[in-house]
Amino acid sequence: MPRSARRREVQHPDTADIDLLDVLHALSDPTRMTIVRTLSDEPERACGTFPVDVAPSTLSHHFKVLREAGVIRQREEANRRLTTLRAVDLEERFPGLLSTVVAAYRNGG
Amino acid sequence: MPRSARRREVQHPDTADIDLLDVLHALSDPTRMTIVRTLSDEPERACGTFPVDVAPSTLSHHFKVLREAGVIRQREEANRRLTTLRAVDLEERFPGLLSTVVAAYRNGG
DNA sequence: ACGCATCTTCGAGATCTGTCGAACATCCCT
DNA sequence: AGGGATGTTCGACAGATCTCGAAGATGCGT
Repeated sequence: MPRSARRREVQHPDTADIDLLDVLHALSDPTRMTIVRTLSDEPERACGTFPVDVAPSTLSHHFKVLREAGVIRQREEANRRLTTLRAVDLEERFPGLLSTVVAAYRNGG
Repeated sequence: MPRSARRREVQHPDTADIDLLDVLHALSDPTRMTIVRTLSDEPERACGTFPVDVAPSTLSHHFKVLREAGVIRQREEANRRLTTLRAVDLEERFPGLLSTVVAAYRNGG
C-alpha cells in the first residue's frame, strides 16, 4: 500500500450481497429518501449540495447508512465526496424496486 | 354504542393516507416481511398460523405496525383475528410497490 | 359455569436510531 | 505556511424499536 495515508476509501457491498431489508430500512427515512430522489434526477452530486436541513455530521451518518445498504456509491474527488445512485446494481439485484419506490415517493409519498 | 363491550375493532388508515415511508419501514423487518410474503400466497390467515418464531405478544406488535402502515387489514371472526393483505389499496396508492418488494424478497431478499 | 384457545395490552429491558456539537483529517488556494 | 472548505468520526443524548412475560379480554365447547 502507498506510504502516504490517503483518506480511507469507503467500502461498498457487492451487488450480490445487497440485502432487501437493509435497502428498505435505508429508504424509510425522509432525509435519506430525499437524497435518493435528488440523485435520481442528477447523476452525481457532492455531499453538501443536497436539499436537506440537518447538521453535516447527521448527513454523513445518513450517507453511511445508504452506502452500507448498497443504495449509493461514493468516490473521492479532491476534497469532495461525490455520490451516485447504484441504480444499475439495484436493478440487477432487485428488478424494478428502486424506480418503483422513487416514483411512489415522487407521487405523494 | 352497544351496551356490550365488544372487542374493539382495529383501525386502518384510509388508502389515501398510506405513507410510503411507513410502508417501507413496516416491510424492513424480517418477521413482518415473512408475514407479508405468507399472505401474498394465501389470501387470509389467522394470526397464530404464520411461520414465525416469536412470542404471541411480539407477533401482535408486528401486526399492529403492519396494520397502522396500511399494509394489512384485520377483521374479527369468532375469537380469531383474520388478516389479509391490502394489495388492492396499495396498488392504487403506490402502483407496483408491493408486488415488486415481495418478488424481491422471494428472490433471495 | 368453567376451562381452553386466541389474541391484545401493559410494563420492562436491551438495543438501535436520529440528532447534534466538538474535534479531526484532507485538500485547495493565496 | 496559513486559512478556508468539505466531510468524517466520536461521544452524548433523547426517542423509537424489538423482545418478552404476566395479566386481561373475548368467544367457543363441554
